[in-house]
Amino acid sequence: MKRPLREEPESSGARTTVTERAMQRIKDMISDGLLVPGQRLPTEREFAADLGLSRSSMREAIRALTVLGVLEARHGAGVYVTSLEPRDLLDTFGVVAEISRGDTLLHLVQVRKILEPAATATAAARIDDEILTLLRAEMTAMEQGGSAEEIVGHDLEFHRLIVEAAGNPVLSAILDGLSSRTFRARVWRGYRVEGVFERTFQEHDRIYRALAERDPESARTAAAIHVTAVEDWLRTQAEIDEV
Amino acid sequence: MKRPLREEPESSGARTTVTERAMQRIKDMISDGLLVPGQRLPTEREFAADLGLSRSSMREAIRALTVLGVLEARHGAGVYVTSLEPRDLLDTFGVVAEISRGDTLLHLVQVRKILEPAATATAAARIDDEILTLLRAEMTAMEQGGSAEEIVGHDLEFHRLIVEAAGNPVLSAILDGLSSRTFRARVWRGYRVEGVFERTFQEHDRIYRALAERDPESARTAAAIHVTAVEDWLRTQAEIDEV
DNA sequence: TGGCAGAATTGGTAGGACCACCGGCGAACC
DNA sequence: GGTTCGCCGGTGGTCCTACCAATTCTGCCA
Repeated sequence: MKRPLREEPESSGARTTVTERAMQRIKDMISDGLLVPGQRLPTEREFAADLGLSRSSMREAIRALTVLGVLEARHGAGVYVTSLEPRDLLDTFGVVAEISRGDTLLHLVQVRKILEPAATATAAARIDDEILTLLRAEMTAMEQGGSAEEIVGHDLEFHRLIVEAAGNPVLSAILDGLSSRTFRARVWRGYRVEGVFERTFQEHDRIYRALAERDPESARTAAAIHVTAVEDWLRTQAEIDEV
Repeated sequence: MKRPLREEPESSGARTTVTERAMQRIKDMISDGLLVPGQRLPTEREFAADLGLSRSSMREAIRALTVLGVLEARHGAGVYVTSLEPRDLLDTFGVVAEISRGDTLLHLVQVRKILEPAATATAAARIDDEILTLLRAEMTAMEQGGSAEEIVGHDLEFHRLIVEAAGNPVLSAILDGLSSRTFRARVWRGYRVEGVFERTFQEHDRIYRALAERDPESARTAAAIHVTAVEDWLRTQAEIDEV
């Protein structure tokens, strides 16, 4: 029973590491408004002393919150709170797609199959001519070809612009993460399957026309057809290589 | 180990820290199948020596991948690769909701408004009697009341069960993250608005009946109505307190 | 007045020391 | 003979110190 330095029973979750507690304290400071976007934190040495832990542990906490997109460390300048906007916080989403495989990849596309038609429909009601011009340019660039990487880049940008037009940053961030892996796969494998490229372009054209006509339901359908095609493509790829 | 330092100009992104490079190496090992779920990594000291960096930096990399749900460190036992399934990788999603506020909270619910009806519709086509029984139990428990925390817990579980029945782990993980914040807010604020509790129960009942009848479209509609109600509730809360 | 070199500041890396916890082996006990 | 318990090596967790590298500030000099 001789507990040397028993933690206070106040927070029952005493069974945790100091680094985790530090992360929680920092997150709480943000939730409570003590730390606001763009604000600079105390230096690592100072902050560690304030919270009563070593610089090493504090660094681990800061590193963890950095990869989560909450903090940003600038060498020689200090540690800052990010904008805390979805695009900062959700880029870890891409990590999931990066190391997923097998059925999980199909599940990722299936979620995209839900989100992308809805996003495209919303975009149809809000899109302006400027974005439409950009979309047209991406389509042209993609049609004219180039390296596989360039083509996929234009493909990616085409969809990104549309989703962005829907006006929901959370939605944009999620779909970015969901799509990245699929597109990366295309870079590596190319559009090997017969006629995939032509079909993709036709589908893009159909989406574009629906958007230009500000027709949400047509846009939804066109997007659904497109993502379903991507899903089918992914299935064939899964059969080709056992990974 | 021919090159102790001096990054190759090949990878233009040489402007990076050793910790980040270590994270990338580990992720690559997983992508390449050198590390599989459940496998144990070398000890921190050993692994650091292998990759040519200090234990401090290696620990930061491991800590970062731990919060991302990729690795799991067991004190005294070693570091292991997680199952790498969506529920492990996407619980960082909750962090986003945890520190978001203002418009971002609305954007979160709006994404949920897209996903949840789709998930509920899918569930209607796949759900079995066992799950329906569980849902019934949650509804009863919620109706009988208790602390705010308990009620919200049953509310949360009700939705979780439905989404799980849709059979897409990625979808489940995303919706878990999206919902957690809203429900936590409910715990704190209670169901203060007049009649919210009764209306919630009626909506749940409607969802339940649609599922029991295996009617996807009714289920979709019922879920949409429900989430929209949540969205409205959130708007009123946003007006009450300026946070 | 303006620009530039050096100093001070601050994050990044390294390495060592010690503590807390896990797991297995073997002695001790029933 | 079987079970229990304690010891001990291994491993992650924490702290510390020193030094490197990027940034920012300061103040001198032209």
